[in-house]
Amino acid sequence: MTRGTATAEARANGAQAARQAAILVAARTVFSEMGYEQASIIEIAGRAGVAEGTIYKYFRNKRDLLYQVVKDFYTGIIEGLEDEVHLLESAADRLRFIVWRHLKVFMKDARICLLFIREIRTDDDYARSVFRDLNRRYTACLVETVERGIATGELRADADPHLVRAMVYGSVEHVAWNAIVGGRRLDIDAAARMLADTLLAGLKPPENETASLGATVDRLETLVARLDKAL
Amino acid sequence: MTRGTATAEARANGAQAARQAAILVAARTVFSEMGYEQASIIEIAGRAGVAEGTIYKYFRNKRDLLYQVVKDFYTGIIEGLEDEVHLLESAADRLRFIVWRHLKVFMKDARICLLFIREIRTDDDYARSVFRDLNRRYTACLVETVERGIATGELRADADPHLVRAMVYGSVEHVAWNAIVGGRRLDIDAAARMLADTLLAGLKPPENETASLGATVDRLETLVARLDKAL
DNA sequence: TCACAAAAATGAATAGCATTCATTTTCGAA
DNA sequence: TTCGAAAATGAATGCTATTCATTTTTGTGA
Repeated sequence: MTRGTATAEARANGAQAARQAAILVAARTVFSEMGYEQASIIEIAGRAGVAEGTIYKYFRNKRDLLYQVVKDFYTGIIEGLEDEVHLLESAADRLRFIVWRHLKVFMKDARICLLFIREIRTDDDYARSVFRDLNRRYTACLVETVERGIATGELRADADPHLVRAMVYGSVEHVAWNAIVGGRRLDIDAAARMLADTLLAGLKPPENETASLGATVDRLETLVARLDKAL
Repeated sequence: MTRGTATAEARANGAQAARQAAILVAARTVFSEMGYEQASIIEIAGRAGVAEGTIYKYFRNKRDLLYQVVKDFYTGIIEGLEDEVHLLESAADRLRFIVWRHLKVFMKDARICLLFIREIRTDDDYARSVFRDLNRRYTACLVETVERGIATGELRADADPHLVRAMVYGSVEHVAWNAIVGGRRLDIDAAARMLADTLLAGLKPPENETASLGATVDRLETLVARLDKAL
């Protein structure tokens, strides 16, 4: 009895899960193609093969549906990043990789990244949404990289990890967006390298090689002068 | 006769201009307070003291009204910038000023800047809109600064002005947006200085002081060795 | 000052879309 | 095969941008 009910429920849950997944796939397609405003529930329902009302059995409203779509996408991106970044050692390599990967994701899935910027990050209660946490987790990687880089002396001690975060993600997004708007093809590898290198140049600890060289020169000058006089 | 008609028209035009201005003021307030979606034409009409239909005599539709509001705002910002920036000489000073001013505008008029990001820059035909030109004009200032800086040797020769543009505006907007979302007060002067200094550090020409010092050291070492042997 | 035609303003009517909910269909246990 | 619960449906509702037939205002000439 319990057994029968359990398998029945499992089957039912499976069917529901499949339906929910179909709606999410349709929604992702339609939102990506037409943007949030232009997308209509009828269109999404049609592509998912369900009636309008059914959507509301699975999602509170249109915006909730968008949130699920973007949340699933974002979660996938974060998990991939966490798997990959720990393989790299130096702060410079990690930063280069993070820049490259963010740029790549942004260019590849521009439409969905755009939905995030337009509909979620600029929403009045973004600060209290799951997306705030997802963003924290996504960028934690870079913040930790910078902190470690400072600790090991690879990066200048007065670098502010949160400022660096703003610079990295802000720069990458502007570069990507310019390319998308301009309809230009972007050499992702080259752009990422230039960006990362410029950022790293700004974060390099001030060379005291110069100072020590100067000291050596002074020492030698004195020595030469003395020897010269001695001759 | 012609005279009479002319003044009559002038008066009429004056009245129409005043009405249009009233609608624009109301629209700016309502759009800023509630965002584009939430703002309703009835609300805007009410605050401007006209009927709904009247709005459509002056503006093609709701979006056109938004565009006029943002365009007027943006134009004012650009004119102010052009007046001010030419007073500064060095590329470093100009870049510092541009960063500071962009950050300041963004923090002061966050709601309207947000409308720009959310409703205009991410619009599918932004590339063919007046806003593309306005943005070009706004950022031309920085691009020219970087080009001049490269020409005078103040900035490294291999800096890409368009990459620098993406870095400057991307970074500033991320910094501003983090502060706004986090509800934190932002020390604009300090943040602008840090940002500009980090950017400038990355754009500084590679020091060949080190190389020349090295050469001097080599010369001295040889000399000392010779003198030493001579003694 | 008045009459009148052209211009401007009005707000009721229209249309499109998110959301709700009374009804119908499906499903699984007995 | 039957029945009750769960799921799905799509017509009805309500909200808002936009239109347009009607009303009001404006300026001119007598």
